[in-house]
Amino acid sequence: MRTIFHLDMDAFFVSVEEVFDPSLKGQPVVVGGRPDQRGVVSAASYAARKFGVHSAMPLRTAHQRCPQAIFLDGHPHRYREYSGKVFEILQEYSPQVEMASIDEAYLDMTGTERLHGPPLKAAHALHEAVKTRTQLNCSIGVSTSRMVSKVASDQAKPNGVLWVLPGMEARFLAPLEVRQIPGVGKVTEKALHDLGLHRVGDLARLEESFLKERFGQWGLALAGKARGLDAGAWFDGEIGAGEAPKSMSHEHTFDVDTADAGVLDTTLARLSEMVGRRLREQDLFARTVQLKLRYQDFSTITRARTLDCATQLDTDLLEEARRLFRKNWKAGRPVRLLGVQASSLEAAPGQMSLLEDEKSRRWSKALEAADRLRDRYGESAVSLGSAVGGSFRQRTHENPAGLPGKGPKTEPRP
DNA sequence: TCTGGGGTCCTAGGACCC
DNA sequence: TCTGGGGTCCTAGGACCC
Repeated sequence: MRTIFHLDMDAFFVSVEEVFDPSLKGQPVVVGGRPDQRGVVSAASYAARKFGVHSAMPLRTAHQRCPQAIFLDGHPHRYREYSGKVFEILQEYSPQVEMASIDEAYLDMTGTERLHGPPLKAAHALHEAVKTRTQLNCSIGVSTSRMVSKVASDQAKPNGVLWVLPGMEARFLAPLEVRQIPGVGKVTEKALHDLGLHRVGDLARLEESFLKERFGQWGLALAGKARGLDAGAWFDGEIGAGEAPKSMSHEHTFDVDTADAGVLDTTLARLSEMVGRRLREQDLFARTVQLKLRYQDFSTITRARTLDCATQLDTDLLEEARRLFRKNWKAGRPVRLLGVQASSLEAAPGQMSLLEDEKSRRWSKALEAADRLRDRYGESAVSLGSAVGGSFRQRTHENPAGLPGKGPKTEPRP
């Protein structure tokens, strides 16, 4: 039987801000941006939550509910730094640690009793260590499965530790709302409510076959979860196994919707560069490029194409993203969001001809040099020539609509 | 309520192959 | 030729998580 900890930082972003500016303590604080910006709340202090402000809420709404709140853009690098500090502490308690996100982690504490004592003692020691070494509060859930520990840490908030004894999993879960189960969101919650199912216990009493029929594979996993078992893809498997990323993406929502072909193309170039850079940093090559397009009315489409050979070059990503864009954007229609995603990631480049290989090698060197310049002088220091110059001019003068047939110059493919 | 950005997983249909 | 079944790859969309 396993002993799994789930550790979750309390109001993480806000708490880190308080470390750097103690005057924020006790105040209603919202991290995510200015109240008049497009965007949502990333984190809200407990004082702000009293006014009904919560994460994922539009900033404008948060401002309406709590006008006196202090709105901050936030400092992502500080959050990463503190996340790293927490990770270091956790590694002293178990060799099997997995950061599930920037502010939460799983630890497999099975077999650590000789070193750290029984689960509850170890959990309190860990809780204390995190507090003294980072000045941050966290909550810890302890049980025999990832799922139950995650639910337990949530119930322990704020600043608490909760141990669900082995064998008590189903009884612990039974009185909770179905929404408390990880993976049950708004839509599934409504579907379950429509069936008269409100508590986890209601689910656990059902036949598995009933849920399987109604919800397919997901229903089967749901039946297991209601009984306290780890079920469903990401809950299975060893803790800390460390899997390779499946996709990388960047997207941008414009302050004001735009139909300006030049602005859109420059954005596409910037996004492609950011994705390409991350691919090179992680030594990965992508075979599939996806464009994401969101219009004024929030309707969103994605269009993807799989390449013959995997790439990590900005130019290849941009070329494909542009093609997809030209094919799918109705010129003149204002765009709210653009996104570029790379997927089907591979550790090695695709098969190329000698000519392609030479071109690709030279580009890689140039781009790595550009990456280094950006490290030193900032993101705006270097940009693909074609991003701000060439293709924009070409399009506005020769092909205003950006229609296929006279696109930007590309090297001929052998 | 006027809705970010970075991810994962699942489903379903069509193409294509044997 | 009026027509099966399974496997794999690809694409699009959607639910969900932090």
